[in-house]
Amino acid sequence: MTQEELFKKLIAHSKEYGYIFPSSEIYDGLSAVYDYGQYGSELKNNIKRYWWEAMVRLHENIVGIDAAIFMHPRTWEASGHVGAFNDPLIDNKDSKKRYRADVLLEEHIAKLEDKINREIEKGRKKFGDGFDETQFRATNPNVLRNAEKVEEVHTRMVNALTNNDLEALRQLILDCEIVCPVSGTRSWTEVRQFNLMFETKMGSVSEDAGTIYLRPETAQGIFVNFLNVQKTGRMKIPFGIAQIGKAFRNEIVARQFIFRMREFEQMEMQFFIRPGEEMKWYERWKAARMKWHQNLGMGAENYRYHNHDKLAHYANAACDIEFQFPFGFKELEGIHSRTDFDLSNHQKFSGKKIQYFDPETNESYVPYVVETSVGVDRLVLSVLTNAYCEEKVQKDGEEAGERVVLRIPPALAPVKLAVLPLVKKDGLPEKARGILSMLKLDFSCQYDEKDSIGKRYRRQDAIGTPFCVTVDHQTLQDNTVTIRHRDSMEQERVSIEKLSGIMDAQVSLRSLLAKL
RNA sequence: GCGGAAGUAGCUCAGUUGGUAGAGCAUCAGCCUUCCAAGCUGAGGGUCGCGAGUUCGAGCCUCGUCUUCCGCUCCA
Repeated sequence: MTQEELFKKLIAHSKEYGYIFPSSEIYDGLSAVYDYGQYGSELKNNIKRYWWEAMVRLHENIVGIDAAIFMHPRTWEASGHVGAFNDPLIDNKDSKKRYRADVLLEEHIAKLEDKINREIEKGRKKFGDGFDETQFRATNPNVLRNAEKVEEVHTRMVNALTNNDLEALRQLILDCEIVCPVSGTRSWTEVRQFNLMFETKMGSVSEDAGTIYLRPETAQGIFVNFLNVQKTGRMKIPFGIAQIGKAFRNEIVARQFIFRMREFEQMEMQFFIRPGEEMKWYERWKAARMKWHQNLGMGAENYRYHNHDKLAHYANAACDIEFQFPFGFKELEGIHSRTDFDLSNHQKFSGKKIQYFDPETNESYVPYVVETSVGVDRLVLSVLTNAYCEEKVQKDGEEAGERVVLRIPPALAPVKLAVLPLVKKDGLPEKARGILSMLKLDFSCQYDEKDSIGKRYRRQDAIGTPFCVTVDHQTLQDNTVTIRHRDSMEQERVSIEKLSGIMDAQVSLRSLLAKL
């Protein structure tokens, strides 16, 4: 089975067994939006809890907040999203390639400047030592013509961009006779503005309503609250602020199931530090976050770092932790050294002083920031793709059919155990219900008495339940049950009073956190 | 957003030259009682993605539209 087939099967399995559904499916769905079902939401909650406990509860100097999705519009000017997330794009109808309109024009200008330079070189060769470049520029007709063009194109482009005049931008591309580098033709579509931020209106009276955005990242909710948290929490640098929450991006193309959705959830921690110490903390968090991922036991070889060569406008160092998905190694988490870009800009745009007085150095400064930001939905996908497994089943040493099993790390599994009476009579159901009522106080449990025991095991395999507790006739005599293990399909007999302790050691979050 | 392919029951699919929709599995109820699916009986479930058009008649033909997948493209 190819990776692609496996991925398709996983998507079908996720829907069939209540993990992930297309959003508003009865209305044919909504592109790149998905809902988590009864098991998916449990899995997702477990992942979020694992992160929160590891990042917030186990660190004295990290606290968590929950900032609103709506933020003051100026936030996004300060963060750079209003400028950088707005690109005018144009398609070539023949090659089907898409370009940024301003980039096409800048390349055109660069070509014209090349022509000028070549002309000057010719002049230099011709006149030798007596060559006067200023004089040449002012008199040579070829140079003059091209310099005029550069001036004109540049002016028109800047005007069009500042006035947001998309039609003028297109006309300029046509006037320059710019061709597509691939098809060599000039059949261009309209220029369209792509804004990756979702807009909505605040204020119910439409004429008074102002445009606000659904946040494209959760980080800014932390930065704008820096002073609030630092002061009220008496936080001393270095310290971190963590947050889990939804973010929204109007992606041009959102695909690959829940890998890239328009509405997604991030788990972020911004760590505030003394300027100059950012590389130390960057390396430290890089290692710590990798350890957190690998601690899930899904195979260290499935993770790798990917260092960014091209840095975003706010960063002076950045890397991703990538996971091997069926469609290749892709980003799971980003670790960025954001410098003081965000806090300084908020200081500038808000006019409020955002600084920290360091009692050790007796200095005031804008703290530097190292960010760890992981996509919850991508984590869910990594767990599911890693867990999905079709395998042959042996019975009496012979092959006896197939099973589909989700090998989800037990601490993350939506259902921890199922309590099953071997048969639906002789008082076994009553005994099983008694055990269930005891275990369900601590663990997410299921009870099932329908169909043969083998069929019930398969049903639990399909949703990834790590353990099945089976009540048989012997249970009535000596108060022992069998525990059937999901991955090995092996069984062991234990007494009922030991059940709770055994389960706790295997499926609790504590068992995972202890290994960090 | 462009190109290609697809959409029939919860899932996998069948459905002839256009003639009022089927199977297996799954689900539910009952019987049977057995530690690794597929024993017996019965039941529920579909305006064939949606909307127009052609036709006496459309799951099937035409157009539009939505969604998904693949390839481009984009990606803080």
